[in-house]
Amino acid sequence: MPRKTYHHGDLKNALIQAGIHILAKDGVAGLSLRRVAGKAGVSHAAPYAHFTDKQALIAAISTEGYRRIHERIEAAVAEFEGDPSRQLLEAAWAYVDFALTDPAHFKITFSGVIEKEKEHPAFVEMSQKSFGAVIRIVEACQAQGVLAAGPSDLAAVSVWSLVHGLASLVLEGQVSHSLLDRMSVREMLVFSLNQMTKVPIP
Amino acid sequence: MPRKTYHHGDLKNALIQAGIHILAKDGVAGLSLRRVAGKAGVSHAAPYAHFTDKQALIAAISTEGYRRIHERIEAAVAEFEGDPSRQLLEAAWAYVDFALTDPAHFKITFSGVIEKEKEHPAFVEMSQKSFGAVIRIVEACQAQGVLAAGPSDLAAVSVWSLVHGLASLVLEGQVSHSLLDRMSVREMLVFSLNQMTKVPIP
DNA sequence: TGTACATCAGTGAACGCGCGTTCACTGATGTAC
DNA sequence: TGTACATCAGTGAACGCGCGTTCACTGATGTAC
Repeated sequence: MPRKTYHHGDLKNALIQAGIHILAKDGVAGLSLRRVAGKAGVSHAAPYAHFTDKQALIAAISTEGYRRIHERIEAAVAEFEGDPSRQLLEAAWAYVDFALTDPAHFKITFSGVIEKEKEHPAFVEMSQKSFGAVIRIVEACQAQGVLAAGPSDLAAVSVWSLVHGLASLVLEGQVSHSLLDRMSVREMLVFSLNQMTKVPIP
Repeated sequence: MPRKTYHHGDLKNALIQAGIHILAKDGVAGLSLRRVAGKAGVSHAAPYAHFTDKQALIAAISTEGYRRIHERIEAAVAEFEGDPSRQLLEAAWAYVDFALTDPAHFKITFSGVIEKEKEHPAFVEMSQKSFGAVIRIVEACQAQGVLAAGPSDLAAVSVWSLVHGLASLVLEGQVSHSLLDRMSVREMLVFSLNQMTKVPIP
């Protein structure tokens, strides 16, 4: 990817996108600063003008992952305003679908950032936003009796665990073929959510 | 770790254990064949007498991880024979506790084996055994009305997702401090399982 | 029991590789006057 | 509008490192007779 101008113009974002593409193609093991720079059409030292080190780039890629997840969840909430159980289902599906579509990006989002709190506040902020969205969905479900009453942040962790676990197990190849042959991941998600809800959801 | 004899005697297992220790100390990134060999008190080429390549050692470490999980689950089942909901809780806790005690070993168990089916049948066998144990617990719970009726392998995936997800989120630092300050992970697990069960469990 | 010999499980040197990071540099851009 | 200059965002050579893997080798062990 050669450039025309000496200056790139938007290298920081280009590096993040390049990193995401490399993750999609070769997984976490394939992600090196040098390859990312090459993919962005820039010399291997150029990234240091925008990221202090490799960890900082990984943190940016993780933050972007969380941003996309958050975006998808909010889209689901907006689309099914007034229908909490549908919001729950579609937000959950958005999450699982992201994981299955871009497995390495999903994985690095949840395991790539080591020193969360101090070092990478943008990542923490994005993760809190997402969790906040889950809490609001859960509260709406509780208000309608779709989910049992109880502390909403705790219930949100339960729901999130269920959804995150299903996504993880499927993408790690842990769900048996006999099950995958019988039904889609979305159907498994619907079944699983129904194990938790007091009222059947579609 | 020097030896007295020229031959090690049980190097294959020693390498697996050494790998597990390195994982515990320095995580997945710290796991190299050379360090594992060094830790086992052997030259860096010695592992090749027992493993065809690094992947094979990782597969063995993963298989051992699954073996430990299975062992713990079966122990919980045996200890609370005749009390399905307690079996469910304690097996789930055994799982989460293993994840929190040995995070890197847990992680590599679920993401380290790439070519599962063909290449590493021992791993697949161990994972199927564990899933079988979960299915039996779920069936016992269904028989007593603790869990809703339904295909037991599907319900097992739901339960497993919930437990696996909770373990993953906690060890990746995704559960908020405000929640972790208020209660233990075991209490979160109990709460979460109770979201799924028809009858409260302890 | 003793000996010859095949097999096995280690050793240590060597290979090539890609990596993260640093550094002196240079081309491009923006700003003050 | 033109020019001097500071700042910025890249370049490319160089560094040292640890890695996975191969290979000719050797010390130890087991077995047949």
